[in-house]
Amino acid sequence: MKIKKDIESCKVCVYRGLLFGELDDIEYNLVNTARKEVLYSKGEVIKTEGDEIASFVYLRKGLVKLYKTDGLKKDRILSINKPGDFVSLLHLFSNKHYPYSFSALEETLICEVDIDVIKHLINTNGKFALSVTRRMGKIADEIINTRFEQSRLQIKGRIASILLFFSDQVYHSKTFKLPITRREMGELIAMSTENAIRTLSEFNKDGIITLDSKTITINEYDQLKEIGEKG
Amino acid sequence: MKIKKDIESCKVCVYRGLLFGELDDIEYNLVNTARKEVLYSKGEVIKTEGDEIASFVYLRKGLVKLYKTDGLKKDRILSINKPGDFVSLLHLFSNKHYPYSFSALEETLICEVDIDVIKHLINTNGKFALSVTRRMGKIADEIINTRFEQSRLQIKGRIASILLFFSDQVYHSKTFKLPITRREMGELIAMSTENAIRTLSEFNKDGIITLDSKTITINEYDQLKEIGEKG
DNA sequence: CGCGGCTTTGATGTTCATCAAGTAAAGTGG
DNA sequence: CCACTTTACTTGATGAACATCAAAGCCGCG
Repeated sequence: MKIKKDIESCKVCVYRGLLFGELDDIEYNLVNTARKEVLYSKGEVIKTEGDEIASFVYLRKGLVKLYKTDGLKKDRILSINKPGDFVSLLHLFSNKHYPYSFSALEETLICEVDIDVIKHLINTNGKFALSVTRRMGKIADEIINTRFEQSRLQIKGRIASILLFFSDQVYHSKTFKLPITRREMGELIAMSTENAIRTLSEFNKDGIITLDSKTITINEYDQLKEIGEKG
Repeated sequence: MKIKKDIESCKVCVYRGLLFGELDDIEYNLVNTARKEVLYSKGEVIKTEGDEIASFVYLRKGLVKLYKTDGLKKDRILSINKPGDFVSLLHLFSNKHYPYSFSALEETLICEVDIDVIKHLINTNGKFALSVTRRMGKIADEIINTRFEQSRLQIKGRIASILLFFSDQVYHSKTFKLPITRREMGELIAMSTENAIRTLSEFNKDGIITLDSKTITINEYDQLKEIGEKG
């Protein structure tokens, strides 16, 4: 973990429009002075379940997993967040403590803004407040939908939808390096590691994907999509 | 469905503090004039998936189920809402159309407030805006947590946690009349009707509960609680 | 009073977890 | 840099959990 010094203004941030589009110059300044950028290397834990929620956390580069630890070694992954995702927004106003942990799957850069600044802006800028509620709804909708859909699918469908998630939404390529282990794959879909492996092998054998340890190539995109929707 | 005429002011509503605590008299008036109360009888569909979200819907009396229909006859229930729940709040600002249907499980009274009034209040009353974000976070947290917990449990644990939900959070009694069919029970926990029945029968045989068609009595509360947490 | 939906139980097969055992890869301390 | 240890990956075998199919009783309602 390393706090960056030479940070750029939110005004030139590519993700600015997602949430901060309604702020004027003075308000941008407020955010910028209350803001820090922090760099985490692969594997580092960013927040631990139970930590106080003191800031708005926002993912600039990299990839993080949100997870809960279940006593011993049985983690379960709630979701995977990519650049542009507002990691803590959904719980920022309702929870005093993080209901999950999150850690970096790759080298990850986050922005942190003090929670009081966000609350002040909601209190004083109605348009900003509205865009916060809009964004919260979208985040909730996405998590709930994903979980709901997964509960309907069998293992092949679940694995397929994860591969499509990485291909479509994270790497925008049919070939990518899987950023999670096979075990984490199981934790993400609530299935055993062994069966996650078996399913990947099967897709490989059937020619739907090509496996080279961590590198995955999707050969039959349409077929994988159908498995992810109906299987 | 029947629109009530003699409606009382939000100011004397028992649920007022949950969301509208920050409004002044003029603002209350605004809500009251934009508000209607609608009564639905058991079984009536209140909103259908795809309907426009034009109002803030809020449950005063009764019980509703939120569900998605899956082509033929395979519904899946997302959650069950009880008095005091803000049915549409989570999606009010982000979705133009309902991503699910909801219908009355008992005779149900809802309040509907035009969406533009709510947006106007968020825009002009910062404290109200903050309480909306707080409430949205709580709603999301509850849904996500419930789904996440359920995904970890086997059928016995899932059935147990539903029975505890009705006993603790809806009827506040160890004896209650189950408001859903066995089939809906299956739809709620993503299991087959037959296995939902079998599990209830098993609890009955073991003396944990007493079954009399729709009427359920919880005899061994602590044991059921343990099954709901660890099973 | 008969039809359709709800409920129930049993039998059968599928899907998946678990156990076991071994190989490969990656980190760790001397 | 190598021996050592741990973690990740893989495959097969077995059994548990659950879905599905089938058949029949029940109950409310037109």
